[in-house]
Amino acid sequence: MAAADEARGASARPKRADAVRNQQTLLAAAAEVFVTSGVDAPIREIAKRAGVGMGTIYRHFPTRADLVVAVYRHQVEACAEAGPALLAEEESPFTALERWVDLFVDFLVTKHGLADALRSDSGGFEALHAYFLDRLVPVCGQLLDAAAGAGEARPGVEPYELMRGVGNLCVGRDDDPRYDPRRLVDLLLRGLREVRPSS
Amino acid sequence: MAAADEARGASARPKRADAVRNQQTLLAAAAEVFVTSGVDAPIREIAKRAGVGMGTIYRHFPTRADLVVAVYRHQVEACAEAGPALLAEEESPFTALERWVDLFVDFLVTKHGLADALRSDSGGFEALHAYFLDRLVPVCGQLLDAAAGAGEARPGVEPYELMRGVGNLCVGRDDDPRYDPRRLVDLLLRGLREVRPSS
DNA sequence: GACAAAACGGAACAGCGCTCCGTATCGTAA
DNA sequence: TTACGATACGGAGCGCTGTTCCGTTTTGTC
Repeated sequence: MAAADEARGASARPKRADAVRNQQTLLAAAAEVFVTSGVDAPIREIAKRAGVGMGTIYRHFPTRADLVVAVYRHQVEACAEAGPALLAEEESPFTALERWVDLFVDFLVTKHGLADALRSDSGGFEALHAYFLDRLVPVCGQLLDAAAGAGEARPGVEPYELMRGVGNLCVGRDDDPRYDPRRLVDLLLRGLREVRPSS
Repeated sequence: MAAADEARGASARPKRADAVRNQQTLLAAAAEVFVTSGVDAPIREIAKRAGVGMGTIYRHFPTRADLVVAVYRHQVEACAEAGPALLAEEESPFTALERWVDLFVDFLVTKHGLADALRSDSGGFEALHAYFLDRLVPVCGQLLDAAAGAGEARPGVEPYELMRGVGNLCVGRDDDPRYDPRRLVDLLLRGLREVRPSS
């Protein structure tokens, strides 16, 4: 898949060169702005940084979620693909699950405000929630099923709630030394772990 | 402590009757609006409901947090006071901790958007975060210490991070049938529990 | 009843998301 | 090369926020 196709969406018919260029410029500008101002940075700020008008942003990315998804698509895909890989290479399914959750947490905590946006119920972020979940919940489910099947995880825990729980633990200021999301996620996973019957 | 004193703050010198009346009216109006529109409802909406101008709100409650704290002060106090009581009446410290966390979760999930506001890093909610923490972290610490001391909880978990973890698990839409904060909090507490040595 | 202090109300300003349409640019066919 | 329709662009404008500020009203007191 060529970069231009990917940025534009493969099924759309070829568009003008300036449009493709602007889309690329916007993605780059948005990525930069997200780092400093978070994913809920003012649209005008992104437009200014990219040197385009606001109309251009809304034409290419009708909702904020579209822009955020486009910026982070690669990393979400990488996370999704890491699931089966970990399951294959780790010695136990639960270890694979732990390492995959680690990956997910790393992703969230390094993106200022992304976890907050994920759980947001306004601001055009609903589609973001949906995309992350559509892509990652099945992967999480696979790992969870494997762990439960091996008797390493408590049965009855849904992938969706685990994902949201982990995501929720990552919200909030990331520069507070008193709160490390990873420690809480560890606790959560410890609670998920099923002690294997000694038989 | 008389109601008027309490609403005004006991250390302030006596103020005009209309000011006291408006403060009461505002508290009642805010409580009503919070139920329907959440704690981040527009100031104008609260002012309108109370039949006062916006200036009046800002004069009595300079920040949004001041208003929210005033509305929920009683319930926070009740929650704080329930800690030692539970520790005294429950058979084990960990059970007391569990029941206290339940109380806290109940409080959060029944207040639309309160958990979200608590972890917010903008919108004048910082003081809200501070108040909740100042009041509840010591209580949580007491329960946690008791449980750890009895060998029922893993040592090394800070009250602050537990409170924030539980609070974080409660953020987000409360009408999503796929996600029940209580289930995740259960998992978290299960991870916190230390299996008592069989000796 | 008069007067100063206290409190009130809402106009006004700034920042935001989002829309809409006149204008500029691009691709193509003559 | 030029001309022209399709496509994309830019930003003014609208509505909704939070917050401030000051002319006006109400209150308590003498």
